[in-house]
Amino acid sequence: MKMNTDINKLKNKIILGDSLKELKKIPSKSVDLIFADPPYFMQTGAGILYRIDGNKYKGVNDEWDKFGSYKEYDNFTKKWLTQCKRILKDNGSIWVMGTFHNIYRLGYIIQNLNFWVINDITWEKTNPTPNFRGTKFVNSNENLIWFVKSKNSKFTFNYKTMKNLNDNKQMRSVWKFPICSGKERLKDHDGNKLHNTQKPEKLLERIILATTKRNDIILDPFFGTGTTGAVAKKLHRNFIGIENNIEYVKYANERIHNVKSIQDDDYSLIDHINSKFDQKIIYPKIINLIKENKLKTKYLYNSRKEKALLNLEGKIEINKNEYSIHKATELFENGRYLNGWRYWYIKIEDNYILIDDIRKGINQSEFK
Amino acid sequence: MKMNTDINKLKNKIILGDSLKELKKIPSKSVDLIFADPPYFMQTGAGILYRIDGNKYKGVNDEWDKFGSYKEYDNFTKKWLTQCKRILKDNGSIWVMGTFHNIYRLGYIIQNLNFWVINDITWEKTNPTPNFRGTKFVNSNENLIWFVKSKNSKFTFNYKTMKNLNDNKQMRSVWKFPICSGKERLKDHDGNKLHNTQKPEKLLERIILATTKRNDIILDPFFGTGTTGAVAKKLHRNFIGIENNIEYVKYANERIHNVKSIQDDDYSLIDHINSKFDQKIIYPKIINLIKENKLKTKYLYNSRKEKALLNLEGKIEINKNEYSIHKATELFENGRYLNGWRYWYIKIEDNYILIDDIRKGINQSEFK
DNA sequence: GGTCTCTGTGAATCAACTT
DNA sequence: CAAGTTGATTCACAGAGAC
Repeated sequence: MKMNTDINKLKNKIILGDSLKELKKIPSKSVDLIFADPPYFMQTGAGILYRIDGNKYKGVNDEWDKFGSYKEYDNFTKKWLTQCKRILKDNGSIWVMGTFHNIYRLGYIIQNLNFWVINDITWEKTNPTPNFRGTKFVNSNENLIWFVKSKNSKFTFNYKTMKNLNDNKQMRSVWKFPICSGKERLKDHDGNKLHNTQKPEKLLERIILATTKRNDIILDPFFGTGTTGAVAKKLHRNFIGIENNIEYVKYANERIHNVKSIQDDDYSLIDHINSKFDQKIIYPKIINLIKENKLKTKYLYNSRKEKALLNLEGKIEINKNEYSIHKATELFENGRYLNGWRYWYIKIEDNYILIDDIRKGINQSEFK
Repeated sequence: MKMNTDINKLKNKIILGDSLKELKKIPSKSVDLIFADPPYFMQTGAGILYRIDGNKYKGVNDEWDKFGSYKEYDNFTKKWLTQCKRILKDNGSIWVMGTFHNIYRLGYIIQNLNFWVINDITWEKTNPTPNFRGTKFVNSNENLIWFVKSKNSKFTFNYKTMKNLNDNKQMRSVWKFPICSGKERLKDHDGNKLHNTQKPEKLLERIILATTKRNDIILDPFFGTGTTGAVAKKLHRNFIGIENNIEYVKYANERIHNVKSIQDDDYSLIDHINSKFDQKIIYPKIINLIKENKLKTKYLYNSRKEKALLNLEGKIEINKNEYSIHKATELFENGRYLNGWRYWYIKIEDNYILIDDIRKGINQSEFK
């Protein structure tokens, strides 16, 4: 088996072939994100693995045991996840998705392979298929697992981007939106749906925006009709897809070809917000205002109007020692560590103004 | 070890002792439902997590949640689940719950023990603990698995009860409601929370209403402060609890002692609705009386004489949204779901008449 | 008594960098 | 590598207290 030594040659290509076989050819520590929507195990009684869309998955035909073909599915899962661990960069992330049929197999094996789980996400479908016979609760969710290579991984999480996309509140682990339908849903030449389980682009958008940076490489070993590739291109990321079904590959290539990457302006609004206002810039700015004698004070005050000497390095001086504005709270509050931004005030003409408010004012007036 | 041969002697008692040891004493095929909220094996870091105001966050750091390894946790899980399989009646149901820390272990083992999964449920918390440091998505869900002894089990599912509780639409697999807090949350003598992970009664209510019949026996091997017992008593079911912590047992006994079972009238409305009479017939009849101008009102009133607009579909309109008479009580009673029939009044010439009484009148005069 | 403000808190695998 | 330093970070409720 020939190893591709240059990951760049695979960028933005769909590899036609068996997932496991092709994974083995990809260089180690070469991709930033892996998204995997693997075939799931349907107990057909015949011991055959099926994709969730009912197509046969070829390449596994082994023993049976007391666990039935769960064991077969587990072995398959271990193999491709082991390859993924090799291929992923040390600080990269992996996402897998599934339903109760397979998600426990996935999660169990992920944990046994010493991956480190960051979040479990519930995708709540707004328009699930009803339960026609009224025998159980409507299956209205699918589950995702976001995990990394080790506990010490420094993975990407675009916290502010997510917060911004959620009405300026922290994004949560339950995501609610519709299944893929309408124009987004690919049709074959007869007008029938091309793929039974095409994922909504919105799902991939959120995953990619949350856990990758611009120009990152995203691998999808079960590429299907190429939702991952389409969204990656749209958001200025690179993709690598592996797919065994030649018809899917054909449609996926055409689909991705037609995708337009978003404009830089739009892009900055959803993505760059993380780095736009670097708080570290703000504090020296306050100090400069003091230096330039625009804020006529040398002291910070707490709510009891106790004062502390502020030096031109932005430090609080107490008994000839320097402290950060945060650390200094410990000395004024009997060892209680508080956020200095919300503790200290500056006195301006008999008015006491929280330095956090000043910071925000600067942020608005001078950095936009 | 002595086996209790008569399950009736255990009914509505809390057994003080080790879960696994006590499970072994319970007769085979003797209970209708098992609800298990086992330790989650959280593996929190050694550090202290501070809130932004400098206070420490007090999470779960209990001895009962500590295990040496996944292997140890898995062995523990296999043992108690194996006992549960023996104890459960052939057509009984089991519910377990957890988070990503343990739910994959549970699901994997459940499937390996040849249980049959019916649904995976996501409990979406409306008010989860935020992520204090902005490091990942807010963990706002817990996961439940509902499963039975075999594929051929004829388990109880009160389909219409569930539908009725969900505005006459099929109940789905994502359940949204708050964590346990306020008066419901048990406090110790110092006013601190008694148990770090007390579950909301609403959660148990839904499980018990969905998957048991009146007078069924419900076993909870990790009884804690007795939420399962309290709700069982309230809904005219029997419970058996096992709990190792003597303080929890003391509080749980007192708690359950104070629970009043709901009145038969209310009970019939939430539970027997499956068969007693079809609400669809009765309710339109009231609407017709309004349409025909025999009931001269467009409003329903609660006992505080707050009014709600009733439209001709029989729905209550609030801010352009439609609600069932039951669902609307949540908005008037701070999230408390009540039986709308016994909550809303119609005003007739300065007299307020409960709509349930009107319904019964119709029922007697026109439908008998 | 009603309304507003302030405070407390919940199953958490919760940082990054320098010395 | 361990210890110390700097600095970034929260939402929905309930309940108490103020006005």
